[in-house]
Amino acid sequence: MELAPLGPDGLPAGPVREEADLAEAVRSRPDVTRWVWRSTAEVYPRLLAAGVRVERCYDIEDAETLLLGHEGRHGEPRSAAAALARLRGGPVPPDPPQRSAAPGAQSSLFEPQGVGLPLADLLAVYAEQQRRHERTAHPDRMRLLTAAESAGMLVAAEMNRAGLPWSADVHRRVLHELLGERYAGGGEPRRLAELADEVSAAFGRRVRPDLPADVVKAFARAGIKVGSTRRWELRSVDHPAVEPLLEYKKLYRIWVAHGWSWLQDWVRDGRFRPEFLAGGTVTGRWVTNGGGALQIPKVIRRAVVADPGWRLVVADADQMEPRVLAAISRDPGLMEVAGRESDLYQSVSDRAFSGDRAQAKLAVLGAVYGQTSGDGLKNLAALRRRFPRAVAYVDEAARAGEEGRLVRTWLGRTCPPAAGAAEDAAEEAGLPQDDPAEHPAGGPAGQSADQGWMPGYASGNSRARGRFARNFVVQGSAADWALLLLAGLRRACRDMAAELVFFQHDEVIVHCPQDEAETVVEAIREAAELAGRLTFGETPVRFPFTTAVVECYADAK
DNA sequence: AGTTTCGGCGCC
DNA sequence: AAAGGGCGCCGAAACT
Repeated sequence: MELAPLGPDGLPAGPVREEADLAEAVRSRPDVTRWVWRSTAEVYPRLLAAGVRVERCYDIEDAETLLLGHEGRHGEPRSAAAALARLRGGPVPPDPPQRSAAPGAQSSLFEPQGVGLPLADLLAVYAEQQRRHERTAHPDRMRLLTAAESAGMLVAAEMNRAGLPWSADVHRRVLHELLGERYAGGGEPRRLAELADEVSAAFGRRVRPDLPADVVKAFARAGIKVGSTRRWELRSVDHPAVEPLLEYKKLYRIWVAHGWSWLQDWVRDGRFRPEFLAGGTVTGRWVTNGGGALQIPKVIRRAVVADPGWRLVVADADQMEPRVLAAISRDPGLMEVAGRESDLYQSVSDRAFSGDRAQAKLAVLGAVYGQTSGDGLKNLAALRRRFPRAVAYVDEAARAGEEGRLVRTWLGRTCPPAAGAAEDAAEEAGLPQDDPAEHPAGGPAGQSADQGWMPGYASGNSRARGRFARNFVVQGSAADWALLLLAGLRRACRDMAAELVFFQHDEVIVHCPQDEAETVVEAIREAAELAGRLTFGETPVRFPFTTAVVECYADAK
């Protein structure tokens, strides 16, 4: 391994040294407070395995992704080698196939030999990245973004190593309560088989409730036309098969996605070990690989149990998205209600919906998600009157998205131009459309992208792109803030036994000895407020959390 | 037979 | 007309 100390300008401030052992090198340099490396995901797990943590890092390939996005060059190869090629003017190598998409004190840069670039080349890329930060719309924010995302990479790697405390016994008990006995041969458990029989009995013929086509046909024979078997549509259907059918679907879901085989696959030694991927989505939200860690059903959370003598500190941000909208739009009225820790939806409803909290919440979420029909529209008008700048902010984002312009989060994460933007632009320019692959659900090439219904923002539907961009600025800026929260919380836990074990968009779980719990609760509060100030600058907006100290995740709510 | 898409649901 | 955003996961269906 080569290693070089960096000066404050990011350039080498000392000689390059050869180090045989990565972990030992890090251990022997406690003066280094920020390690610059090509890829956290490739370097840091090895360090953790050797029992070494680092305080801060700078992930060059992750920064490259964010910088390329900001420059409107999404999709260009993001590897350090590609960045170097662009810098030197050579042929740009494509990214290796299965890589995931996302991935004052003295600093130090290093690169494992034989894996990536020579240190001098990596250093050149790094130095150029520093210059590219300066050329962004808000260099200070962009620096904060790449730093925060790098911190997120560290947190993710540490969470992957820690795992989520999981009681297989409790899980099995829950499964048995819900689903009944398992039958030999891997077929449906007892309760599902019973419900399937009830459904069939109600229809008077054999119907498989797990086959939507079968169910639609059965309803048609009963004289009831249903367009799908979605819960919301079936709920209003008057037929004796509906109740057991809905119950079946609910339990079936538990069985296939979080049942016994899930337990077998994902839980070992008292820990559920999904792979968290920081920045795995375009909005900056995290994703997980395997185990559906971000979709653990509420009933299954009973299996998340702290070690003996330990506790789970479960913390959930209160009304995060409207608070973020207040912070980024600077709407005076919304900032005022978001400046209180009390229920924001209640405050909004007091001002604009004569006390109807549910309506206020629908209106706010409708504005953020781009609702186009139903009560949302009526409510949106009331919202617009009282909080004009907030609504205008997301409206402008939607317009930009529809027109194919770049849209950014508060810190500068940039929305990729939707797949449909180019062809729409070409269409406006009168160019032919000849790639049917771009129109998966559309008609013949050349047909207006807005005709017909096409799911997904990347389908060539400009309204869908508008909704995506509208949501992107809020969801993405919330993700910006959440990264800073995680970074602060991680630092606060540094000298405790407490460890972050779970993160889900606006919710964190810290696993800690009982006597550290109150300290952790306070640390979360402080980290949230600090994250607010760091991310959005001086703002009256508060970011309160609901925290619970529990032994079992399911007891947190 | 292997791969991709669809339908439906879980979470935020 | 409940056609609002982001995801992952699973089996079945559809495709090659």
